[in-house]
Amino acid sequence: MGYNVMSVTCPSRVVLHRIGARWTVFVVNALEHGPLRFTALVVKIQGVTPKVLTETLRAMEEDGLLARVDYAEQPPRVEYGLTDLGRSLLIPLRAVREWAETHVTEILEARER
Amino acid sequence: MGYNVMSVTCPSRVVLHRIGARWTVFVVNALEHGPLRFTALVVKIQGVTPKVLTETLRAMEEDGLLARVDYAEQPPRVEYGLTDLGRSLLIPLRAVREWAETHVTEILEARER
DNA sequence: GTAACCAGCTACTTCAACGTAACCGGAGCC
DNA sequence: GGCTCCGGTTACGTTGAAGTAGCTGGTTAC
Repeated sequence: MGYNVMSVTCPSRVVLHRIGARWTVFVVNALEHGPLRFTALVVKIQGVTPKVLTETLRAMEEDGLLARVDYAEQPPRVEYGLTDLGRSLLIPLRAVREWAETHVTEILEARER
Repeated sequence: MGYNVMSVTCPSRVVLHRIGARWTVFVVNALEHGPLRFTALVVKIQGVTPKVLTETLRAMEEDGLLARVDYAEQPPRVEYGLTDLGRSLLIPLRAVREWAETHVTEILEARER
């Protein structure tokens, strides 16, 4: 450990920022049960555009969360899968997703008032 | 349950968006051990400006994560504390924070390449 | 021949989040 | 009178993430 998130200089903030990025959570969850192709991801993660998905995937690849495998075939086949690091992220993110799904009604109720 | 985060119409997305907001995670973690005053929060959460903190607190209050108690004294005393709902969010967020603190070096190493 | 599929890329635009700086009113302190 | 503390507010400017639209090039299916 040795890091304190409350400090401005803490590198964990950068990491949290990446995790907080709009689509990272969805990509990780979508790849939970194994690698998927680009188009499959676009279909599965409703609402994401190809451009933004590409950006998200590139960023996650750069952070070592994702492995991109290009089979160099015709027609193109590219698969995206989680690395060990990415898979380890599944655990905390699953907790967050479950919390969101469980408490969403309470929050929507609170907003009504 | 009954919700699927991958659906565009899923309200959990709104919730995830709020959680993903830059400072929500920090506020929740900062209030882990009990209520704090506005100035104390500004000091504890390094890098946050009064304006943005106000916005974050208002939003969290609206979502029922936070309770704002104004003691109507002079000089003003206002305390912010987590509600039961906010406290329940601590559990998944703590997991995320711990993941970030544990794996930050791996990510920074991956970025070097 | 033409139409769709795959995995994107590029240029352009939009918009909300975030940050900066200054200010407020009442109280107390010196 | 002037300064600080408290809990903000307001106006303004910036930025970067996200969205829109159209294109590519090779391949297979109709």
